[in-house]
Amino acid sequence: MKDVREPVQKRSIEKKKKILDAGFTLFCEKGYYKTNTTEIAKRAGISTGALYSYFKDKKQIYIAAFHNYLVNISDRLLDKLSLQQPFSLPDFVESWICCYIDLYADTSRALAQLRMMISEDIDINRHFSNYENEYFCKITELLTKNDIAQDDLFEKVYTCCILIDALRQEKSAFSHDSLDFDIFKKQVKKTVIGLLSD
Amino acid sequence: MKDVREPVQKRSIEKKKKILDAGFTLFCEKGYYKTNTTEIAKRAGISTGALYSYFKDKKQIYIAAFHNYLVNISDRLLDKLSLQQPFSLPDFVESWICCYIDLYADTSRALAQLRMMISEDIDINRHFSNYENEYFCKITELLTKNDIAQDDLFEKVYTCCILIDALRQEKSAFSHDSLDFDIFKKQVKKTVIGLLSD
Amino acid sequence: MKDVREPVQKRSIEKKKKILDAGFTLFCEKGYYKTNTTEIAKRAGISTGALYSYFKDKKQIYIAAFHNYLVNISDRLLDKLSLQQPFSLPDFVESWICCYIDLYADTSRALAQLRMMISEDIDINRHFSNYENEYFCKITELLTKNDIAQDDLFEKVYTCCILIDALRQEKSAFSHDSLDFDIFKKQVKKTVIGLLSD
Amino acid sequence: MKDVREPVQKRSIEKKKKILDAGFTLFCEKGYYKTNTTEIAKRAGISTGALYSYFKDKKQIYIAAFHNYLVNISDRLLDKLSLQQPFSLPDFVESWICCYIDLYADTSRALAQLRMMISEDIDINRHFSNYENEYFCKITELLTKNDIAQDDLFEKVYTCCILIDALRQEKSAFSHDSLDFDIFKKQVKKTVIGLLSD
DNA sequence: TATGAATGAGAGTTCATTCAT
DNA sequence: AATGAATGAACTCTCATTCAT
Repeated sequence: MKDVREPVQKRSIEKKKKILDAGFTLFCEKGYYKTNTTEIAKRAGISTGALYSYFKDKKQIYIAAFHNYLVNISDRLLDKLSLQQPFSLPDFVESWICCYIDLYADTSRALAQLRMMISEDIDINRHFSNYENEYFCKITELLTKNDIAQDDLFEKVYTCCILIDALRQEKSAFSHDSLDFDIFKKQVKKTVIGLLSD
Repeated sequence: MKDVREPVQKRSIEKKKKILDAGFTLFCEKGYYKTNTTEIAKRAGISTGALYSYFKDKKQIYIAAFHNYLVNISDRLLDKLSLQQPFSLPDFVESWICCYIDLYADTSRALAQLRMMISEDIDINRHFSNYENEYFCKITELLTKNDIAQDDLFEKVYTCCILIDALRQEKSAFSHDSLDFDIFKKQVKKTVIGLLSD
Repeated sequence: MKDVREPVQKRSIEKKKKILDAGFTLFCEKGYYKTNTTEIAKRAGISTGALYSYFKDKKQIYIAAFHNYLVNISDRLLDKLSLQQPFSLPDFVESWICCYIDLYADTSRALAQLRMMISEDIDINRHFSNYENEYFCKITELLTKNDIAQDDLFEKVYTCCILIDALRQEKSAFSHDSLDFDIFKKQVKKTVIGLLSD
Repeated sequence: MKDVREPVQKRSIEKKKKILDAGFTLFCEKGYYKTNTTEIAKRAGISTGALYSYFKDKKQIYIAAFHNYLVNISDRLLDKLSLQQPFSLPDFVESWICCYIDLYADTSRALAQLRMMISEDIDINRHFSNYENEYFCKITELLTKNDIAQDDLFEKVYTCCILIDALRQEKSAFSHDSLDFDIFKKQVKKTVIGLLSD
């Protein structure tokens, strides 16, 4: 039996989506361990049995829900960043930062959980280990296309991603009292531009 | 009843320490949710009943164990960094990076979990929310003492901490295949020095 | 509604046969309780709904499948034993033993299960209680026809059947390490001949 | 963790015994698959949790309960058979048959189930595969001590055991209408004596 | 004070059967 | 007549916490 059923009929596809939505919402609200399958099924408006005909187990729901979410977000981010014409590095970085923060605004906690799940569970690890790499590569490509080609670009992009993600965290959940967000943002922006222009 | 008993007698203090050691080890190995209190008690060499006379519940063990650990590590880090005389920024940064990575080498997974626990649980959040702030402040002070005093130093230090922590992560657990660690480290070091020297 | 539908159309008859074959195979492989109806339907190449239009429930499939099997086997056994002309008791017994063991070779486990099901479930008990009787009677008749007529022949035949079935068990599944099969067989044969020749 | 806890304290030993008694009764009444752990715990007068602190899982309860039962019965049988002094083969056989039937009188169904479980489950198989052998050996020894020493005695004893067990079955559960129990018994006795006196 | 057996609600998952399509 | 998605009660097993000893 497969881990996840791939429905073809419209109604089934909708139902699977409902499970994923319900799961994603609950996993974000309460975390993986405090969310139970009965609750996911109830919120999705189906029976527990039906839930298990779409997904082999709770873990597969988690994986599929976060997979969808991440793909969706990063597609939207990359779409927006690709549109920038003519290309200007400062504008690009400003866009990148703002879009990134906006897109992940509501799910900061969920991302912390995902990071833990990735480190705790071998299946989840396997599923998501390549995901981030792809995102870094796509950003790198985008920059190369726009003539930002340098030595060690991949590592530089990675460093930028780390900083922008720190901004997101600071913005949405773990704000540190003594930290001034706008100053922090200004610095991140400056550092990112610095990294990518030399 | 208090959440955590503060023992005065020597034997009690030892017992409490044993619980914290056992708990820390298990939480690191298997994560909070897959560790059970019976196992902690067994590994600590005491009864479950005794365990509950020292800590109100499982969560308090988690908090106390990680509190001790983090205080211990950051004290050791700050001690080492304070020793540097005469002060040279490049040496300081090199030290900082190496000590930080070394000290957290064995508990990378545990930190990912802690971050999740902080975002998931209100009590844990309250306990640890100020912890990072203090660490940033102490580093900032140390730099100020050594005449690295600038505008927005706190935000700069924060940015540096983010980058160094990213290095730790890359080193110990979530390594990205396409990323060259040494190049990444070189860039982080350069960026950190850049931030702190202007 | 009847427990089992008796189809008239050719296609229906084939479908019913497919269900019984699939059921029999699975019941033998995994036992009654570990076989589920969905799996039977899938292996039979029909829908679960269709399955339930042929059989009232899972138990009826079990009964019908094993009924067919047992009738088939004992018919084949009796056919073979009837052919022996001219009749010689030692040859008859040798044939009986060999055919019996051969015919049941693949389904030794299934017979243990059937025996349990008969003792556990009232419906199954009712269905099969007369089955063995008929087999004993037919053997008895066959012997009578060939002038092996004595007092208490039915009881003697029963005793022989027990011994031959013990041989089958020993041969195929529950072999006892310390037991020499050939010696055991020799003894059974001798005993059976002894019983039937008075 | 061990499969079965070996309690030392009196109260624990009693509790374990209660679980085994409850389990044995229910397994005999309803069979392994239709008996649930909650019911066993309830009948034993304890919580489900407590049950699982004595036995790793349902299967271990089954194994332990039937193990105890079989050992108990065969010990009692062998004790009785050992007492016979002076030894007389016909008396010995008469004793054997009567004791055997009496001792197993109430649990005929349970034995059919056990046989199925042995063939269906690898752990149960392992546990009980040696059990029968030991029983055959002890009977063989007993006969040897009393000067019934012949070629192929083990195989002969086995044959006798099969026949006596068939008597038990006939007596207690699967009675065949056309079979006269007393005649059948007379024949078994005669055959057994014949086998053992050569 | 210390023990560790006991609790029992609640977890994830299965599956015989039904019924809208 | 045929489908197979859906049901939901029932299953086995876990574990934070308590409390009689």
